[in-house]
Amino acid sequence: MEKSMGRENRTLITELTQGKELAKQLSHHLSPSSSLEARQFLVDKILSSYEKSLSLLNWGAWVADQPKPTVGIVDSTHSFATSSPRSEVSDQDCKEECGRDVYKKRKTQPLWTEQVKVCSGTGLEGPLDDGYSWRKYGQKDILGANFPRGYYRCTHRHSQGCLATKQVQRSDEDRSVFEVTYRGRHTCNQSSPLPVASPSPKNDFSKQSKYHRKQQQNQDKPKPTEDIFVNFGSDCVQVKTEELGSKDDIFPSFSFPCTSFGNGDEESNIFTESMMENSFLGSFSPTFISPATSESNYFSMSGCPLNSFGIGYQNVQTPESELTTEIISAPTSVTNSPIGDLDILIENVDFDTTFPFDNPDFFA
DNA sequence: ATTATTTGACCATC
DNA sequence: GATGGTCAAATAAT
Repeated sequence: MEKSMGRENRTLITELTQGKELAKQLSHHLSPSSSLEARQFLVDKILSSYEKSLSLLNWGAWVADQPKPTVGIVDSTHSFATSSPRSEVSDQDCKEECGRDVYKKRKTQPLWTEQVKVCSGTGLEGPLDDGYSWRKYGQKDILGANFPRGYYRCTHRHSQGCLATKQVQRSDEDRSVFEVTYRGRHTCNQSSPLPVASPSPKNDFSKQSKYHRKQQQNQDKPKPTEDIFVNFGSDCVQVKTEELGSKDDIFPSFSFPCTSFGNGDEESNIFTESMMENSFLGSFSPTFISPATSESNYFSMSGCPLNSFGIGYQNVQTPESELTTEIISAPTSVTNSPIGDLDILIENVDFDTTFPFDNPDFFA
């Protein structure tokens, strides 16, 4: 606890420092010659930084109520609908208390929901990868829902006892919206979206990414009951977090148009993840924003042709009846597992005050 | 051979 | 009993 609080404080300091540096950067961009995008980017980032700091403080209060927090820093953007805040189930407990106890345990897990909206001009789309590897373990038709709900658990559940699960439900009203309900925190190591940067990503692809790779490969060879992929070629992705139980749009959302994303080949995906997680996420964390401020936190990258965020997913035209398997794959990992990763992100990605906001390439 | 997905059955909860 | 969530055997993919 003390340790985690220490990390939290460091993160808080980091955030505030980052905000300060960003403000400096912004001051340098006040000249008319500077691009509007760059300024807007900085403004958003500063706001995000402040909100995150505030959120950390709130989270600290939340943590204080937890008997046994497993991680120190979380993205408190998310509200955890723990029915009754209790200690996390340890891996050992998991192994020892196998069987139907899982039902009870699940209820004690932190719970939060995100609405992942995929704006697609061409129609079909799918939920997004969140940086973790998931394994589908069930699907169920839900009463009153037009689309089945997919149940996913962390791939490392057995190997590392990671109890994180998520449910993906396509919205009835808006087919482009996927409601993703996360339950439990990732305790696995490989789940971290971080370690993807590599000069030769192909060789460095972790076991965790294997599944992603497979998903990406599916684009080339669609299965009969095809998975749904996101075509970012002309689409945008919008992720909105919501407090569970409250459908108010109290959480900020972000979206970014993705243009000219290659052919969905592996390489581009790797590059994407690299960018997202090390350059983009590490200093951006668009959704790590306090629920307290929704409007001002809208994060828009419109006007920023982020080619480098290319996501090689592509649509697979799927008949209505085939919308049953939802592959979650797209580096919108910013929104997943708010716990435990944020601190890593911040700590590992030393915010470089020379971050190339000035560099036109960054936005080009 | 290994790993992931599908899907009917089972269980817990309401 | 209805419903949602999970298990696990069968199947598919790699």
